[in-house]
Amino acid sequence: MPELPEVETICRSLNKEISNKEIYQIHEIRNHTIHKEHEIIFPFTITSVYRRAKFIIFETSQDFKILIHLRMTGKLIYPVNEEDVNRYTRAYFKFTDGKLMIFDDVRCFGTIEIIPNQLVDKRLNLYGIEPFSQDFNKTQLKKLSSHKQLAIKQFLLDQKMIVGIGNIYAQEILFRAKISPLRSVSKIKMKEWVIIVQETQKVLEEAISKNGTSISDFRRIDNKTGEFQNFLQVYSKKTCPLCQNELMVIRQGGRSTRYCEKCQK
DNA sequence: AAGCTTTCCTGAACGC
DNA sequence: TGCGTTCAGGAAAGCT
Repeated sequence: MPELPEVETICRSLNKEISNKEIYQIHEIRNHTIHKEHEIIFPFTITSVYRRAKFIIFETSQDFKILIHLRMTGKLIYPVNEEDVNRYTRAYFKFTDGKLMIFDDVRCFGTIEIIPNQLVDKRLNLYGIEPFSQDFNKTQLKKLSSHKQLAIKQFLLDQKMIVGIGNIYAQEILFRAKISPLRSVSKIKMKEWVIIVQETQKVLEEAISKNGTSISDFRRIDNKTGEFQNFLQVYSKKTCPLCQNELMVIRQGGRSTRYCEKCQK
């Protein structure tokens, strides 16, 4: 499931590969994949590719941007041939140089949004703090969480608060910070927020350097897996890497959480 | 209004 | 063996 490091990995590769390339066709294979809020005049050029929250954003030579969200099983693969179009391909992009990029998505949760430039900020303002921004600090986090009645794990997953963290990294961050996922977020101390900030940035940075985590579906644009799954400490593990105790498995907000009762307080 | 639950979807894994 | 059930989960909508 693509979270910040996986989306960042894709954006960096795509920015290198398709910046300044011209698209002459976008084809939607499955209805409801593309949400079009602006007309496109073909061809147009992709001027850059960047990330905000878990969105892959194509900046274009025209007055719109393309926002792609992979949700859980979405993939963008480039370059491919016509025969790579498969039963899970929901849309594809054709470049004037003959190259093809496919958007595959087994579970059909992913979306492609064509949004006029003037509405992009409004669309993205729904989302919270970027973990690598100045605003991601103990003071802001304390302020956002002080009157909230929910567990720290669920706070970390809330994209309106902090962006980019999903179920894998939320568990890894709390394990590294030695904080129980069940702790009420309003009771996290300043000292602990400092650790959460540090561990969040560290784990996301490490994961980006390993090209993301491929647990099941995530693939880089060349269809290769990332490597950070080899460095996970609690996600989908049975025992604690520190004390060898059996990890607890609980459900929070419909999501599974693993943690060590002994090491995380 | 905040914080729950449900919904979308389909393949894999599980249980009888 | 095979069929039915459960699970996985990001984010938005619906509900209390």
